[in-house]
Amino acid sequence: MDSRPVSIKDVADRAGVAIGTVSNVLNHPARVSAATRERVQGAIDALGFVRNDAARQLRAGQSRTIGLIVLDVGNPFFSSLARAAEDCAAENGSTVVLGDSGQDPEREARYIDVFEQQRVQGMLISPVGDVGLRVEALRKRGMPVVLVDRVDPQRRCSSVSVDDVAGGYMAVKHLLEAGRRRIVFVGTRAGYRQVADRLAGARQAVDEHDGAVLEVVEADAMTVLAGRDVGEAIAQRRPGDLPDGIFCANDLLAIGVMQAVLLIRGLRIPEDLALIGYDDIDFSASAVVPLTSVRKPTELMGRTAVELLLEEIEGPASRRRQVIFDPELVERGSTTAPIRAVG
Amino acid sequence: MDSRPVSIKDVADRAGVAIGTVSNVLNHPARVSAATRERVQGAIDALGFVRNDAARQLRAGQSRTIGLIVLDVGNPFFSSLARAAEDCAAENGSTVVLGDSGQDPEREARYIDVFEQQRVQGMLISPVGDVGLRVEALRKRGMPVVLVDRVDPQRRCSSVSVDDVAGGYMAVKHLLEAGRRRIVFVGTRAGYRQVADRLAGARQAVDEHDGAVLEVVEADAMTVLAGRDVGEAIAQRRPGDLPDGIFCANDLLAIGVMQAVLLIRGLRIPEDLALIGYDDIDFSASAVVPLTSVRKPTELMGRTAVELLLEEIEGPASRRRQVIFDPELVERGSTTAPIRAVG
DNA sequence: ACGTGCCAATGAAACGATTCAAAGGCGCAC
DNA sequence: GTGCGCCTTTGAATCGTTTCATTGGCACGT
Repeated sequence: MDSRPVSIKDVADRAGVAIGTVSNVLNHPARVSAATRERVQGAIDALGFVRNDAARQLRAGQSRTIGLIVLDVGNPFFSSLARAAEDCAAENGSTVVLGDSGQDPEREARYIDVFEQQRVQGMLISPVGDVGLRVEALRKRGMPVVLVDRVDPQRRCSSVSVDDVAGGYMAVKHLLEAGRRRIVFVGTRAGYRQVADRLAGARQAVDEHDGAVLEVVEADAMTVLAGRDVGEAIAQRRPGDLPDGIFCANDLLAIGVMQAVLLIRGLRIPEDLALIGYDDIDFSASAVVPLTSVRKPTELMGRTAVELLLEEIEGPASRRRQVIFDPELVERGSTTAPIRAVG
Repeated sequence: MDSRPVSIKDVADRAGVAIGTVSNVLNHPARVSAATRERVQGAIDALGFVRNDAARQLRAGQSRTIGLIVLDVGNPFFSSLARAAEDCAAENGSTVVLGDSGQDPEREARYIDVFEQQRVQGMLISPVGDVGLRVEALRKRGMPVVLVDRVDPQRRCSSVSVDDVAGGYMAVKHLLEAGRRRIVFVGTRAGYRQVADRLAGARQAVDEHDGAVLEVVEADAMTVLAGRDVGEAIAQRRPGDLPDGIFCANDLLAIGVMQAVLLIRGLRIPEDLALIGYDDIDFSASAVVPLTSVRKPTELMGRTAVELLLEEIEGPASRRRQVIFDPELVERGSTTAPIRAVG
């Protein structure tokens, strides 16, 4: 029945031409006369020929795929970045294949190996933990690599990332411009660099503003539940001790705070208390009071990562570049009085 | 400098052995004496040799990768399914590479082409729209395919999916068992098969129960906002017309309903009104009142899909199987009175 | 009629691995 | 000392494609 896959030779035989001619139809149609081209195409269709990419690549020495390894495909940041990267790659005749490391160094290593063995054109990696030896070894063997959402402190490879200090700054600046003065930052003790950066930016904004004060509150985790605990504690303060603006290190915390503040004290948001989150997760727009947030320019990052990679593929001599984007503020009802209060 | 990639021949030369010996070290270490093996391994490490998968595959005629094409990597269902599939594949010595069709038939087609050209062992596909000609063509050429989250009505290939009728049934059954009788189903007019199935299950449960009534309410979309509109309308009814249990076709609708119901009328959930959603999205557990929901057995589906595929790869003669899973009920505070009311 | 160009098509070499039949080396038994 | 068998290693064939130097054929100008 279904003996073995159809090869270019089978096509050549059926069309009554040489192997090379079939190859030309596939790769340089202009070199082949219209009649022959049609005949060959007919044979291809009739036989259901599919080019063997392994052989093509072996001969050509180059593939047309880019490997993308992310920390968590479930994270909207990465999935949307992947989408953008795919689009950009497609425009350049390449295809992105995705590997999910799930924050597991072993899985990351496995994908790196697989992709390297497949001789992908290059890789986009959001590395687990430190930019490891693995990446350095890759680069040494001439594999183009661009880091995503992380910079290489040693500038060995290009990268795209986001300036979280700027993000923290713009969040708090926004609160200050809305007339808030008693600002609370909700973060975690755990030493996430990103949280620390956001706090640094927040502090900077407060320092620049006479009469503004910043208080730092630590949550147990970066979750809605932890945010709710923080919110309860804050909502139970005496009126004089209440802040008038809260900046949370991520949206989950902010949503938790919102739930507690609205339900326990019946405070009004944003009138009594302005609230701002970070990351702009899908749900933020649908919170009871739509949440103002700070968003990474995901699509831009995905496209830029692919562009940097292609740049390096085409001109390996090109200088490594660290592209750092500013995030953008997404204003919603939790900091801006709505036209009509929802609900 | 970095002339061209290191080949097996370079390794052989450096180690002073034949090419075949290096290949044996890689693939059949037992056939090689310990001394030689070490010497070859040393050369591999020194040169940074990475096997060229294209050549290997060309000769072997088979790869060790499985292609997975999903509708949306951002959707937690798919990302978690992908994770499980990867794990299962890894246990069997294969690797999953992911393609995101983003519901776009063109992108789907492109990934199918790329994967077929790469001669993946097989594909797992959650197809866009109908199970197209594409899949049939694939199968005709001997490519193993397993459908994910959709059955093939013509039984041409195996599939894993979920029984949404059963899901709807168990959701409403749960409400009935909690003593609710005036049930509202919130869905959409748009003819999603899945929504229709859930409603069918709901109806079945109500029909089996004397004295229970089911009312169907149509939302404009499957979003939080649309749910909020529905919730407002329901909350403003006269007390006698209020339902005591609401089953929403997905969690977003349910969360919208919850927001409206809690805020406008100050109804208590679940005391006055029990509420149940569908899909068990991440956020449901963190809603103001944690939302009872119906969950697909994602991990199980991912693993099963890979197993079906491997089965077919090993024994192409094996019968196609349509595996249909029952979803599971996740009970939370929105239908079960909590020990301590939150907030 | 003959040379000149040009376009189309050919066929063999090459890519880098795996595989397998055959050769080589060594020890052991007779 | 010779033969046998086993284990290790070798080297050539092979996979399916691309590439490129070469050939074949045809029209045109002289």
